Amino acid sequence: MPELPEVEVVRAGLEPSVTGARVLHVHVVDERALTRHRGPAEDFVARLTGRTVQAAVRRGKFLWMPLDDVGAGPEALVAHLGMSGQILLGRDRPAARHRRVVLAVQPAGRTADGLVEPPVELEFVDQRTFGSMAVDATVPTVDSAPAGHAGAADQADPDGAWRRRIPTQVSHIARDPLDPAFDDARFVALAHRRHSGIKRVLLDQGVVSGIGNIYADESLWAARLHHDRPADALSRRALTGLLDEVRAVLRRALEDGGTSFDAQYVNVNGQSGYFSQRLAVYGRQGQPCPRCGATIVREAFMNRSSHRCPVCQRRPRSRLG
DNA sequence: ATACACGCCTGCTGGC
DNA sequence: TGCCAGCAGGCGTGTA
Repeated sequence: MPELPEVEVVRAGLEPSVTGARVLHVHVVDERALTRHRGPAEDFVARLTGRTVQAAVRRGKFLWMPLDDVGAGPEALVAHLGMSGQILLGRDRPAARHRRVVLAVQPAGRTADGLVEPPVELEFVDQRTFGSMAVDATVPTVDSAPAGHAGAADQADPDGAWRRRIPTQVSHIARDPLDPAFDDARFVALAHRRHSGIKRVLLDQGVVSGIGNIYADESLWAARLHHDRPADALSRRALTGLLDEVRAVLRRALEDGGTSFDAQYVNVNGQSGYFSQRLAVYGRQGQPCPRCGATIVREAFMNRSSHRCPVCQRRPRSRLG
């Protein structure tokens, strides 16, 4: 479930079950799911088993769970869903077809009767294995702000030691546009340094994170910008206006539980979101633009595709190579 | 520094 | 019916 809204749905679903939970057992079904982990599968299992998860944090499309410090330095369990990853929670559920890693965790909470909750299985499922997990060291954030979105912990535990630390392999990822510490001026400055199409800039996770092909196309349509408009020629006002549209699109998608075209993109309970019904251009080639009625087109772009309204989003005069 | 191609995988769809 | 090309929501690396 790739883009920000879908990853946030997963993060929010994990939060209640994993916060304070202890990892009882780790089973690596397919080692290809550990390509982000620096070390063999046994090392991953050894580092994770017995640890306590402190929170579920997200920046852009990266998800991580800070672990209690057992003396080897602060670490976190990092997960990236890639193109087809899912994280499912459950008890005694039949094994999913493409399960790659399974964690048995002991939740910290009690049932309504005050009883200890039974262990929960956390399954990392990934058809195409572009996603992966890792146990990674964390480092302080460069701007000293909280590293990412942590849900209820943002209020409940704002000063936790884990709060301002980020996994090493996520440290090059820019903040996402829904992050209170996102720096609009920095975004404008970086965009003005790029003589490339604005869509490339939106997709560059080092400039702004969380946006993938769907939400890039939707945001550009909302802002009436063609994807090849050179970023360095866009006014500051156009760029901040685009950021506003990006935020609006991401927030609406979050309200709808994310975008699902099929069973690949689901929350921790295996359920789909509904934002696909509200898409204006993505996947709607041949259908009318919701704003002007012109026919939506699909074009090749960066080994994938772009969708746009040919009237609302006119091609710039000089195309970029 | 930036821009681009490519590899990493599985599964589905559409055309022949 | 079978086969094959093309396509799918992402990231990291290597090369110019």
